Amino acid sequence: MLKGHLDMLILSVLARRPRHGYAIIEDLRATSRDALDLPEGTLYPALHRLERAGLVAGTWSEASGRRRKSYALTPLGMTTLTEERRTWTRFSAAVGAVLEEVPWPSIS
Amino acid sequence: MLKGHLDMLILSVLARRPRHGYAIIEDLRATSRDALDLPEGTLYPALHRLERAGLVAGTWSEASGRRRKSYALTPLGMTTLTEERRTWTRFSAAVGAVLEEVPWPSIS
DNA sequence: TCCGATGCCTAGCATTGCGAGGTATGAGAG
DNA sequence: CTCTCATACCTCGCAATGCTAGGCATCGGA
Repeated sequence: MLKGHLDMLILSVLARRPRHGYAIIEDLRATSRDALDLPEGTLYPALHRLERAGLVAGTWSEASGRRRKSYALTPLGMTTLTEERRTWTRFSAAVGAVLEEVPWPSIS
Repeated sequence: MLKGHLDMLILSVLARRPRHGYAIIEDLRATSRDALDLPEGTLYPALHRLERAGLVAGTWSEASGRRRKSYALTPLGMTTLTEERRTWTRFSAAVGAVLEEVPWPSIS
């Protein structure tokens, strides 16, 4: 489970450059070295959500007989990403602080 | 939202020493320096879930007129915690890797 | 010709966190 | 004495979320 951090990850990928859905999956898999592998049933609804919310803008195109919908970050998407990044940093630091208190054998 | 990492956090607190519900909230708030502040409506159902799953064991006690239910980690809870910790480490590293690729102004 | 990769989609489920409400006791303020 | 706050537990029901499982279509290579 990606548990609510999904949006941030998608926005992060799109912040680098616009991409279509399928490519987002591959990009995420690559930059995370296979740790993050989104099912399509997860990604596409999420993209639609983000589009409805105005965080990304999708445009259809046709490349070699295949229809693609490319998504780009909107200004609102950018500010949202920045904010979510801040939240993530705080959150992961807090979790880290809690975990550090845990005694052996949890250090692994 | 704690998004699925809730169990790990609760188990982490209990790994240090058994605690009753209310104390878990305070403990978490303290070790995270106020970053993590669980609502009771979040914690108690979670504890019941964990108890049903056999990850923690609850025992009632009476201290100065107040009934308390103290929870302790079971062996299964300990192994689960270790596993979830590993998952968290991998996950947060992966997210970190993705975020690092994001261009300005997300470096903040 | 047929399969796998590309590329998109939806319906419906199960889980989860949380807000809102409820109960009861003890301590301290006024 | 009363009232409020902190302690300490609980449940109901909502809203969101991620995912499984299905579906459709095209292209390239075996």
